[in-house]
Amino acid sequence: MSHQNVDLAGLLHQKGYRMTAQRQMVLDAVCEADGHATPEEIWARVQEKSSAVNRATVYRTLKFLRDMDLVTATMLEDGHFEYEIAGEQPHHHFVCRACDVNLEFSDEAFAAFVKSLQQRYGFVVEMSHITLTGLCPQCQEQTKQR
Amino acid sequence: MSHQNVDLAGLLHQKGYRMTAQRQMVLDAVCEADGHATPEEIWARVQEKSSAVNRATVYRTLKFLRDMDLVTATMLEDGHFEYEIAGEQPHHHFVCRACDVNLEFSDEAFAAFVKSLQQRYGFVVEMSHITLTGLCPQCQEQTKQR
DNA sequence: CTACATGCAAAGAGTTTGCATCCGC
DNA sequence: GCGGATGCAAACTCTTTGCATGTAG
Repeated sequence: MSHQNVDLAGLLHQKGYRMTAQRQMVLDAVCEADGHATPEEIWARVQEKSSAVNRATVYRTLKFLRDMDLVTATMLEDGHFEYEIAGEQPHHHFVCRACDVNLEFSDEAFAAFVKSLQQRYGFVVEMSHITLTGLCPQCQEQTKQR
Repeated sequence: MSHQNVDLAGLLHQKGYRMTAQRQMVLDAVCEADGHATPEEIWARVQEKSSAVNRATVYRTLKFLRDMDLVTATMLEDGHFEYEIAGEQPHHHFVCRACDVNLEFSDEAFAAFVKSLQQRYGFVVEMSHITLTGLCPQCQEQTKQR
């Protein structure tokens, strides 16, 4: 969302990289995913536009865009990556283990947690994005009923 | 540590499973790892005792022991598993991105975080063990010096 | 025209699975 | 002896890499 503003070409040129159609398509695909997307989902989305784009290019480009701070990568509990557009309000995700619903929550609670750790132990947590798992409200209800 | 107390054979029998040398060796290996260990490390440790034990058996046994609540599995940021003995004081881990030092921190701060999320969003986080990354105090110092 | 970027295919790590054999109970 | 557990090898997924070719600047 709202990456239209990003002058990708100019930004890359500044840093000495080149603008290519693939990079634009991958960035667009991450945006359209609206939330998070796995490399595979992004690849599928890119293929709709240009079926010649290679998987490896998508992986390489995602890492590249991450280095450019245009997207962020998250390692899920199941060991898979998810990417999303960077620069939004800091927030985190919660995945329900029962229904797989994906909820967002603001950074406030996590920031407080990080701060308490810093005060108590001295280490600075540098994770801008975390994903927690558990039971969502709906599935908690269903569990009770059984 | 302190798994010697665990009556593995009896526990398995109660649940209708069998006691085998492999299961004992894997459990021992996780204990000896004293902290965390990857499946590969555990496999190597088991092999020292009995070189005939298969990788697949180690993987299967680790999952099995996790289902028995004897060990816990954690997905690291780099996408690899780590196992450790369950039943200790709940705690979490912090890995320094610079020096890879592995620090523990108590569950108190995390529990407070989880509680605040539950109150605010309704979902119940069920992760008994998390791993955070960032900079440890020492590496923070070194970064300043540069 | 000169690097950087891509496509292709192949490798690679980590993990899982099918199936015959083995062995705990 | 029965059925769960193991060994073996092969498959599987996700991701990375080497190299020739293509293309942006």
